[in-house]
Amino acid sequence: MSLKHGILGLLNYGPMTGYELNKAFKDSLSFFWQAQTSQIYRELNNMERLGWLSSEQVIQTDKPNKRVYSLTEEGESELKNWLTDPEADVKNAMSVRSAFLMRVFFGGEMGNANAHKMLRAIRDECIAAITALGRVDGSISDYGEVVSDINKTKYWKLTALFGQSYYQAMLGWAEKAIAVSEEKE
Amino acid sequence: MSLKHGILGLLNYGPMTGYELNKAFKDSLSFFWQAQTSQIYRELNNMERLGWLSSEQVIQTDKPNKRVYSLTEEGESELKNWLTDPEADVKNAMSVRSAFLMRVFFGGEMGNANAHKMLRAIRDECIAAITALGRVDGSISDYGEVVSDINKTKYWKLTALFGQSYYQAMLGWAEKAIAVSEEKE
DNA sequence: TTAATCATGTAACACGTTACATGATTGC
DNA sequence: GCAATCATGTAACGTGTTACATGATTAA
Repeated sequence: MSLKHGILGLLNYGPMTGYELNKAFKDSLSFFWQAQTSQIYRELNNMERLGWLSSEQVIQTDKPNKRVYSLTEEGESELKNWLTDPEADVKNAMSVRSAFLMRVFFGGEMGNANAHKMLRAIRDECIAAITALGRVDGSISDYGEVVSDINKTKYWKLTALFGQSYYQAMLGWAEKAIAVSEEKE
Repeated sequence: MSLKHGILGLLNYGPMTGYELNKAFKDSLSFFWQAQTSQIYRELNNMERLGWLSSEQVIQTDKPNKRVYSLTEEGESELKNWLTDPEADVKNAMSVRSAFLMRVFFGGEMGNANAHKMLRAIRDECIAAITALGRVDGSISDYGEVVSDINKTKYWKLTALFGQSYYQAMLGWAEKAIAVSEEKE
């Protein structure tokens, strides 16, 4: 259910079109939740049907027409409920789903040279990801000036910090894994 | 595509029924890939249609009948190809999708007391997960005696080690996040 | 001036989740 | 002997992914 609530959260900052939401999603939430353009449009329809959103068509002559969405009161209270739900299943929300660990698991079937190659690719990606995330903090601060709410950027930065810890841990693991995969068989 | 390949990987150890595969999945792969019973049965059908598997019905009188699946040659080579594919998109396979970070991101909207409560729940789950994973190594060794292939258990253990690093990093992050959420506003 | 890409979406299909079904078997 | 659960699945629906459509605008 996170896609719906991600959209609610973004629209809570102000009305937007599907196109703008898509960009906002990519700029902010996509580090920990990837959504396709098509998914966003579909969810907007569903959510309007649920009464969480209202929309209005804007005719444009220079560009294709567009449809601007805003939260209804139901939408706002749905967002608040989701955020503060004491029954929220934290454990389940934390679970890992990782395609690359599936390959690691069967590493014994691919020959050590291949396993080794894969692990080095993982290590390299970790390094790239850490570098990329190093720049996020600054760009959140920039955005924060617009939003001008320190309480928001505080939590935004925590998600970026999570990313750094995550890839740092993965990097450490990858180095160890490379060493293990090199042990005489 | 990891579900199909997880099934291929398990069937590579020997023929099994859907039911047995389901258990094997839960015992080994479910830490990093959760699959529902119904998904496994559906995929078995699909994979048989693809020619990756063959199956044979076994009539039982004491229990419901069952259908035993085995890899075909196409299935085996599909598995090998997937494992050794040099084009495999490591970066994409590493990406995070985390419902709880979505909630953290919008933490500013839920009031600090709620945010704080959520972060403590996360910390507690990390501790529980680390404790649980502490036991995995031993159970892999047990299983390893059956499989009696040190090269396999080596990679199995690496995935468990990943889990430990992951939850350890998340624990560290959660402690920091709790501190941040307590800062005077 | 034509190829790329931006801006705005839609459609079809693959995959994941939840709920249900039915006959043993085991524990109290 | 009755309730729980094991053993074997099926059906319906919700979410994610891939591919396509169409008219500006920009870069070579």
